[in-house]
Amino acid sequence: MSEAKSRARRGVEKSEILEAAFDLFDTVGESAFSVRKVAVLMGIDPMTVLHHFGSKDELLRAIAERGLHSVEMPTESQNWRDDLKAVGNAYRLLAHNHPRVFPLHFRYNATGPADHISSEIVYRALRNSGLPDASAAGLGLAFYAFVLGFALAEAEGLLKAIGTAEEAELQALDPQTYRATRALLPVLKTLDPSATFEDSMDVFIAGVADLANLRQRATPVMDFDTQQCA
Amino acid sequence: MSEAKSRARRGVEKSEILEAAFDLFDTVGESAFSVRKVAVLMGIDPMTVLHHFGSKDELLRAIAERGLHSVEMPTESQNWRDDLKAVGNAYRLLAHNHPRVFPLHFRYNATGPADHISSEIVYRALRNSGLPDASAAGLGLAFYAFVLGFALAEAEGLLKAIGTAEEAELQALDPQTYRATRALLPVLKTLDPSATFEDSMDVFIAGVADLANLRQRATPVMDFDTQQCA
DNA sequence: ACCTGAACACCGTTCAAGT
DNA sequence: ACCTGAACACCGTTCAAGT
Repeated sequence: MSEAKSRARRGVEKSEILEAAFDLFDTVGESAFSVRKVAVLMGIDPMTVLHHFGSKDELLRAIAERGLHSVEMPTESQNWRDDLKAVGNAYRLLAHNHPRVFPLHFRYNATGPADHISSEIVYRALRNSGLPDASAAGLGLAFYAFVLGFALAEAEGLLKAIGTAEEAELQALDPQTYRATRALLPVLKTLDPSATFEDSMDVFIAGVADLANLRQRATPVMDFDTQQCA
Repeated sequence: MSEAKSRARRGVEKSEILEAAFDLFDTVGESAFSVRKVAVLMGIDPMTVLHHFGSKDELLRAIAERGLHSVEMPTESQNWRDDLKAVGNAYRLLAHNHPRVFPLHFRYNATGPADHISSEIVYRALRNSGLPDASAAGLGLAFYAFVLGFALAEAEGLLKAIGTAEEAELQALDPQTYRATRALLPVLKTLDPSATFEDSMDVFIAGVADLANLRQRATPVMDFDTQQCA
């Protein structure tokens, strides 16, 4: 293997550099991350890092991908609702484990859903729900957008119970024009992000079921109805 | 007014700097943006910029806020579904108008929904849907996460019809393990982002209506039923 | 051939000097 | 007092010299 040879030649491995870079980024965040710091961390020349990765941008891309591989994607079950939730929870867990790396996904996985395996599960789940293909593709991507958006918001510090400072800010708003905000203040103070995530996935799933049901009724080719009413 | 005085004193206004900074960021993007470039653009010293904004980070925060103000938020209608859609479309429009600035919202509006007015509309819509307050707050934030996630994905180049390169990549996957992905390829090639966004908002709305309906049935205080079946 | 050091152009910010 | 220039510590990358 020529790969083994090039490994033997030098102690500095590309994968070692990536590991060090990932760890640095994961702990200090993007603003404090630099190629040069990775280099001193490994005791090598900054240019050695760039020789392996071409540019800082390529290194960041590699860090983003390395992050994705750190989460185990679920396998298919018999229940499409559970499958959607499993994929959603997997990405949310990823964001929780590596909140500073997570934003990179949006920047560098811009060509499609982050992982083919997970998107396959999502697409399959939506087809199993009874949705026609024309809807399943777009709603699959929309589900991704929701999950990643939720996880990103959490990683950036949004979507947690509001603190006393924010409460005071909202209290200061005009009570009449902001009456709904005012009314929800007590709930916002004790908001549980995990429960909120579950709730919103349930909403999405219920909406999909509703849409799938409508489509099925419209074209009653094989109308096995699990609803209570005929 | 002391403000007018300080204006007269010097030609260089804080708002002028912000305008120039916003335009630069909006056109060249974050990686090519710098405080120094803003300075040369205005013919002033780099330190003059920082004197007004404290730090680059504060300037970026100001750019993010300035972006938000460039979109007119909708006013309340009689239909909570339309109100949700209107807010969603407003943010999506913002992302379309300023795709490079848009990612800053996630980084700097981390303390809550970007705009109090729009979040009030969202909260009010969800309360009008019949949801209890305990659900309305979290689902309001989840709706934000979805809308911003979708808009961000679009701004970053995701969520558009796939090109020939991506098609080839997906075609190369094992047809059996990726059979749903394979089946949806024709749809993914002609995906319409606007229609997809509308569809997914409809799904969310249908899910909310479903949940609100269930809650109402559980506590039948005022059970006016619009369903076909008793 | 693969790797890496010096040099370059640039960056945000400190700090003291200017008005 | 408000503003700004010089200086500092750092950055990613080019490029030619090392092995």
